[in-house]
Amino acid sequence: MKKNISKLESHFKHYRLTPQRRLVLEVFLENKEKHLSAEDVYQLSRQKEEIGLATIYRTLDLFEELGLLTKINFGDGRSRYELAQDNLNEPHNHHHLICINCGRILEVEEELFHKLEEIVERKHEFSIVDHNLQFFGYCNRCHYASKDL
Amino acid sequence: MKKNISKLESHFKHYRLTPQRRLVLEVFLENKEKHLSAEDVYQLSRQKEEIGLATIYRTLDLFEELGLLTKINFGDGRSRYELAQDNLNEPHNHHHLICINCGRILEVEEELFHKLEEIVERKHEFSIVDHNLQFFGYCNRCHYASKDL
DNA sequence: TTTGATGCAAATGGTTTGCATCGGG
DNA sequence: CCCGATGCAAACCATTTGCATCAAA
Repeated sequence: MKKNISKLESHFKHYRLTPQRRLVLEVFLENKEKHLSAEDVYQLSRQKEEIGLATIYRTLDLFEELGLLTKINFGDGRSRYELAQDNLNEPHNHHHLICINCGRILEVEEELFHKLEEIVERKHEFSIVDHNLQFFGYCNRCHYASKDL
Repeated sequence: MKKNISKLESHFKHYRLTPQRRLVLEVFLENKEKHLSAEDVYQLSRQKEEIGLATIYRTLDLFEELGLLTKINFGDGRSRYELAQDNLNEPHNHHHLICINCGRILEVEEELFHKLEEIVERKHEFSIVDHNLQFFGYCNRCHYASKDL
């Protein structure tokens, strides 16, 4: 969520685009629609060049602080990352539909959600900075599978 | 999310209310408003009787499958549990406001959310089984702290 | 040459599991 | 007796960190 600004600034200042960082960036640019875990990025990167897993983690952290990547938590015990949207002012304003049968992840953009957020803010005297929303269920491809519930 | 029914049934069949399980249940009954992590439950339990951490984990899993507890993921690297609501038909139909300053967790119940869910289901041909929603921001107590952003 | 970046391996933290033991039905 | 339940320790898995080395400004 919120990060220490001075720390972020120091990153901006001393930021160096090393071959490894460029590599990670490439991987994301070639997988714009995906939600990659550190392991995913590691595997995809290694198909091109050598890189250490620790470097992957450090790069992901850096890119997140730089606002290049958005960290997503699907509650499956691993963090995932995707290219951040252009509108940096608004946090990642899309949400996910996760199929519990095939694992497919779909994106949703819903304006109604903003309204919900406003109502919650007013009703609970809570100033919202970010949110986290996933829907779990069956995608259209797997819909029939839901019958064996 | 979805669990193998036969596995669940076998649990129902052979279910035994041991002293340890009773202990864990007590802890939850005495902490109805809290969102307890396994470690929390472990500490609270040990204040009353001896119990192993592995047993805590196994009991939490069991209680979740039995529908007694609801597992919540706040993305902080540990699962939390709370007593399930009575209306077992609808999954945990409340959401959380998490203060990123003091860590306080508030509950929200918002009818508008159901409408949002319906719209998403229709628009994306996705049959929703469960969802996960948290808002991060500043609670009224900490609201002033948000100025040092 | 100085400082950040990297890679490896070890450490960490939450959670799970193997296994011997315990105990209720 | 039998089988599920327990406790301990070891195993696991994602992530982080210490540290020596490397490389660019």
